[in-house]
Amino acid sequence: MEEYQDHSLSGRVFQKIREDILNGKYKENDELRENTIGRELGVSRTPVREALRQLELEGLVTIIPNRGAYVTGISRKDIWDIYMIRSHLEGLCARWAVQHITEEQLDALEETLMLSEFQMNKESGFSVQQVAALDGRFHAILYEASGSRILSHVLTDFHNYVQMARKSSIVSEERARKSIREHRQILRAIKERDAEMAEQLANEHILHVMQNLKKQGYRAETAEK
Amino acid sequence: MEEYQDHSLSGRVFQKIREDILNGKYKENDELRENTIGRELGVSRTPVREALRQLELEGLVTIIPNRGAYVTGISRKDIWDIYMIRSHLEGLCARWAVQHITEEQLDALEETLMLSEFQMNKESGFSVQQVAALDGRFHAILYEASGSRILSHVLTDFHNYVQMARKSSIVSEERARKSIREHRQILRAIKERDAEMAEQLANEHILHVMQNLKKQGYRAETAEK
DNA sequence: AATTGCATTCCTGTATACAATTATACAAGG
DNA sequence: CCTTGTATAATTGTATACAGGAATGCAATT
Repeated sequence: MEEYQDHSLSGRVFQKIREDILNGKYKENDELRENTIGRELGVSRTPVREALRQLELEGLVTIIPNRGAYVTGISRKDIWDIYMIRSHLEGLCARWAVQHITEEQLDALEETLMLSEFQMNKESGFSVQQVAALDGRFHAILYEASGSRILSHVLTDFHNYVQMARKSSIVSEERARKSIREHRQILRAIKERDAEMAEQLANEHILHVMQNLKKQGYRAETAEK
Repeated sequence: MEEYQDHSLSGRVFQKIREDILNGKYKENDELRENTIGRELGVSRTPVREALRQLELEGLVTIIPNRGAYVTGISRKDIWDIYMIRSHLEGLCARWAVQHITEEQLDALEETLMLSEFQMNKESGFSVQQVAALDGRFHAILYEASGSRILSHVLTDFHNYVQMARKSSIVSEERARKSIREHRQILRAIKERDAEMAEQLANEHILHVMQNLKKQGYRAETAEK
């Protein structure tokens, strides 16, 4: 599978707006004006327009014809739903990874786990951001290792989406440690080519994350405003 | 939730190209030139560009920077993967639908089923296209009824994607009849508010479709060129 | 004071113009 | 005959220009 790199403005603008939404610079229901953004990024409206259209399809932006583009709100229920869906798919992903994972990917998983454990054992305390990034990386490698571009695509989208409402990343230290231990178990199962075990552990892993989320008021019927 | 209608060219161009890909007018790896398409549709390159960028995100088109846009190939493995994923999610959808479905949606499901059964019992033989459309409609209503825009979005995307490779729509009459009976069972379970049953039936329904697919050479490791 | 009508201004939607990149054709050299 | 270099054409990427809705402000009216 060949990969092509995109040096175009269009792509960079897309990424930039995306980040700014995820970072919270643009908040829910903020209006995204083509001219304003274009001026900020030093480009014309054209690339901005394209980026906004794409972001709409990604679900991050809502476009009302002839009126403008607005940041799409992500409710707590949305996030809950995503985790619920993930709890049905991460297991499938792990199962497939058992068959398709490469040595390089196994090494990469091992590395992120080592780094995670290192972070958690630091005297000076751990960086929440770092640990979150490593968590994301672990799952991203696993998605890739599933050997299914379809499954990988879906799960990656979900990850990005959840990342947006970073409210959800408020995890306790206890949960972080437990999460890493669960990752280690999953990796072990994959190494031992135990598909059944890997699947079960991966699904349970998400369910455990959800239990933590529930404490923070996330659940199925949370309407929120 | 308000809905806004889009009378713009951009939207129409998007739909048109989309259809042409799904209809098979543009085939796998065909190059989609902005000028050519624009001339055909009587618009400038701008709306065409936007449409192509969106289609890329939908997975129907692959854009190589500075080179062009190409119709994305969908392998048999992709389709297999999608059904595999659906077999894990349709059940969840049915389960949620038990809680959220409205009377109107129940009626709509009933109607599609009646029409399907009518089609199958016609003396003159049934229209494959009609039955396929009704099948799609049944599932679409169910997705909507889940009350989860996230789940609905994912499953709808999958449906569109599979529809593209219409190879998969080659179903036997026997399978068509069985499929409709399974739909009826699912509807009954939902009406009786039996979430457990609805979930199980919906997942099994997809697995049955997959069994039929397998006969046609679809499976996990089908590389196909 | 609230509401309607209208003009102005702003913003989006589309077309066109120009720049940058890539593909193509063909000739020169090995 | 195949490779390489170069000029030309074709195509994409971006900026700008113009047309058409939508929002805003203000005055006139009730």
